[in-house]
This record gives sequence, structure tokens and C-alpha cells, in this order.
Amino acid sequence: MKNTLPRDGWSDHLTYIKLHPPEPFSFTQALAYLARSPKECMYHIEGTRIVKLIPVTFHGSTEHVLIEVSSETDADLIIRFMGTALDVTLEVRLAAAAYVWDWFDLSMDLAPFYELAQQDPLLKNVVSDFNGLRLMGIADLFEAMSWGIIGQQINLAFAYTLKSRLVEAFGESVEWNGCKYWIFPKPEVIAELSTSDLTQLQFTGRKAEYLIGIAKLMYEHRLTKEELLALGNGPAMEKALVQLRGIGPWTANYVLMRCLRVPTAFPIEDVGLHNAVKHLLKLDAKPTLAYLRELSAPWGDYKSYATFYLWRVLY
DNA sequence: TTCCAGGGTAACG
DNA sequence: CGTTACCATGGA
Repeated sequence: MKNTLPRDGWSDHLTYIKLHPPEPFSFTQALAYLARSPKECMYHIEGTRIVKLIPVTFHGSTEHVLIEVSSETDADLIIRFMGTALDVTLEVRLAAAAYVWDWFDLSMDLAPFYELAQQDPLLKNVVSDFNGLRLMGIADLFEAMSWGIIGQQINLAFAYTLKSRLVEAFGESVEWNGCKYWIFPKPEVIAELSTSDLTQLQFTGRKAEYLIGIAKLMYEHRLTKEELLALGNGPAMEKALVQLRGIGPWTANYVLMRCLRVPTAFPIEDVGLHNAVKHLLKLDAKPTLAYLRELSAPWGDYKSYATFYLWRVLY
């Protein structure tokens, strides 16, 4: 992945590396979002520390590194390196820093979003309540697409159950201090499965086909994050994604938001968004798509951030 | 028990 | 073309 870590964004302390995010940033808000489900299997939260196994690529090869992310002032981030036999060189520390920088979306300038939110009846209170929240990413394209597919038309609790079954059946893990830390299954593993391997885990037959199909495309390098990003604009990326079997407008925009970092991405069909709007405006029924288009028009190029903040109202 | 859940596809008129 | 049945199971 391209290294977007700015020179003044970090300071190295040999045993740990500290990030200096641009304002506004709140670690507490990030932690609250990440802790939204106790069934999340891609990291552990212990008090106010996040422990996660991440892939780090250097010298052309990928290693898995267990990191702990915490904060001293709530406006900074501290990355420590845990239980690894790997020599944590500066190169590895910087690669981990770049990963976390992208994970927490620290390259995004939030000032214009906060400014427009002040004039918006739906967003005004929300940006105040969740001040400093950033759109937490899913860097791995296959993980982002899989999580989108899994979440189609089922409640989030069950979606987390299905994800953990998939990860624990086909992912790689490292054990540390009695806890298992997971890397999401690789496309090359899922591509070789038959649908019955997944329906056994209570995936629907259809979702099993979608996942295996996407895995095959990625394994054959006919679908890559780099090529999607190279399309350059949100609509072109969405068009490419929607052509894939199992990827409709909602899933495409979800992936644009969480993985490809397209600020205009907007999953307008999202039930969570509908319920948040219904709740905030005290509507009797869920808003229509036409009404949502009207409400979201002022959000301009910040529709993905508006959506992410509105999700926080209910989840 | 019923109804809805962070939708999408394929088969209809 | 727009609309509808179906998927499949967990939670509330």
C-alpha cells in the first residue's frame, strides 16, 4: 500500500512509535466505535487499549505484527509492538504507523465537514456529540467486501457471528497472553472452497456463492484495490463494483466508504441510516429515498462522513 | 409469535 | 423497463 504517513505525523521512540493526528481527533470516539460489538473478532479491546494483528509488507514480503494502540492525551496515538519474534526495526515501526494512520483516516481534513455540519439540522448535534470521530477503515479489500456481503439483510449481531465463524475457520492467527488474534482469510483460501463449506457455517447458499466468486476474482488478480483506486473517482469505482455478482449499490458504497476512502460514497439504502434519520427527526416511518436525497444534498462531498456519524446515533 | 435485519438476484409482467 | 418472491436465521 502507498505510504501516506506525513513527516510531521509521527515521532519514533524505539520501543514504540507515536502518531500526531491532525485536529480534530479523539481516541475515545474511535474506541467507542470499535467497541460497538463484543462479538468483533478482528481485534481485542482491553480497557482503553486496542490489540490487533496487522499485515506489514516490507522487502516484498508480508509479515504479521501484533500491535497495541493506545493514547495518552486522547489527541495522540501510541503504537507498541507485542509478543512478536520479528525484529521490530524502524522500517516495521513505520509500516505499522502507516497502517494505523490509514485505519483511523488521519489524512482526512475534517474542517469543511464540521463547517457544513453546523448549518445542518441532522448533523449539528451529531458532530458535537462525536467530536473527533474518524471513519474507521477496513484496509483489506477482500475483508471489506466480505463484511459487506455478510451484512446484507441480516441483523448486525448475526453478521458478527457469521464473520467470526469464517475467520476462525479459514483465517490465520497468533496467540498471545491466552488470546487469539486473527488475520482475515485470504482470497486464495476462500476461492478453493465449495458453497457447502460456508452453508455449514450458516451462510445462505447465495452469500456463499458471492464470497467464493469475489475470492476467485481477487485470487486471479482480476479485482484489486490498486486497480479500483486507479479509476480515480467514486462513480467509476462504484460502477466497477456493482458489475460484480453479489455487489449491489449498498455494498459498493459500503466498500467505497470503509476501504477505498471515497468521501462521496453514500449507502443511501442503508437501514441503519434510515433508522438514525427516523430517530433524529422523530418520523413515524423510515424516510423515503427521495427524502433522503433531499436531506443529504447539503452534505456535498462529505456524505460518507455524514453517514458514519449518523450510524453512531443508533449503534 | 411475529417482524425486521447495515440487500441482491432472478424471475416475472 | 419496474415489481416481486426468495433467501435463511437470529434477535427483540
